[in-house]
Amino acid sequence: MDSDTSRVSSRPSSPEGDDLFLSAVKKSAGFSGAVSSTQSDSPPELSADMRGLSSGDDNALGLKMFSKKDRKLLSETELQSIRLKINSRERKRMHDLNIAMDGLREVMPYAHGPSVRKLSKIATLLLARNYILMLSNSLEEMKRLVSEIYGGGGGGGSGAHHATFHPSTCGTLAHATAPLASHAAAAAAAAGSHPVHHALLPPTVSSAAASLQAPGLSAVASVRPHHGLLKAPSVGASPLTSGFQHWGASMPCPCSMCQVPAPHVPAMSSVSMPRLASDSK
DNA sequence: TAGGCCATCTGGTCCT
DNA sequence: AGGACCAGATGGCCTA
Repeated sequence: MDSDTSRVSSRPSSPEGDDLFLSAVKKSAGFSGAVSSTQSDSPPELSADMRGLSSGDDNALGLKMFSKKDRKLLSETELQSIRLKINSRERKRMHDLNIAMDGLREVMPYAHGPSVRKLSKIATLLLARNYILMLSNSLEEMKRLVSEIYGGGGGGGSGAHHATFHPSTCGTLAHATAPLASHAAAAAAAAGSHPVHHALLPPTVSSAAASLQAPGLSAVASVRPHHGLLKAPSVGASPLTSGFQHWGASMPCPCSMCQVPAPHVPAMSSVSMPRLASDSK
């Protein structure tokens, strides 16, 4: 069920066994991996065929939990059913992981829609990380400002300031929590880039108006280079979720809170994600 | 066509 | 013993 919304037609993440099975059968012989079964448990005979297991090839089954002796005692069908059971568990585990990943995508300030390409797993994780960092910085900044305004009176009521400045337009959750990103995105949009790519840059980058040269950008913005996260070239219309409408086009938030450069936070280095960093083709 | 991303299978290791 | 977790391998689909 990790529906790859952008690839809906082609790859149902969740077990749609029939299609896979058919393709597997086509090439049947000599294969080892990806075939599958899919359905929570495919018929043993299918599994064996698809994997090209020759009869008696119990090594292929690799059931470490059984000694060779035990394996001899088990019938082939038993071994297969065990293998299927293990496979099924693993599949379920991965599906659960994908569900969790989808849940993470849902709470990300990122476009969700049929026309928007789904974030890859790695991109989701990187963006989530940066989003958390950004929110943390925003919170710290809000605390700081509140203490300034009220003479160090403490950290409560951080939302008051903002509400005062933005009675209407700034009421969105996103703005209240992610001002820095909003500006980064606005800047990026103004520059003709895809705002989405910059919305969750590490705070350091965000404060730098999402300069394409900014360090750390390579780690995130290049996750999905310019081909973008949109299937269709409808980039003009912001693919952002409602939470980020505020940045919209032309109204940079004037409040000081939104303009305070974010504290320096170590960005995802390209070292940690070399592949992504070099992915900016 | 190459590269990216993904699902699945598989075997190994660790934990309960 | 059995399950969870992990990583490698493999092949399919999609996009540039």
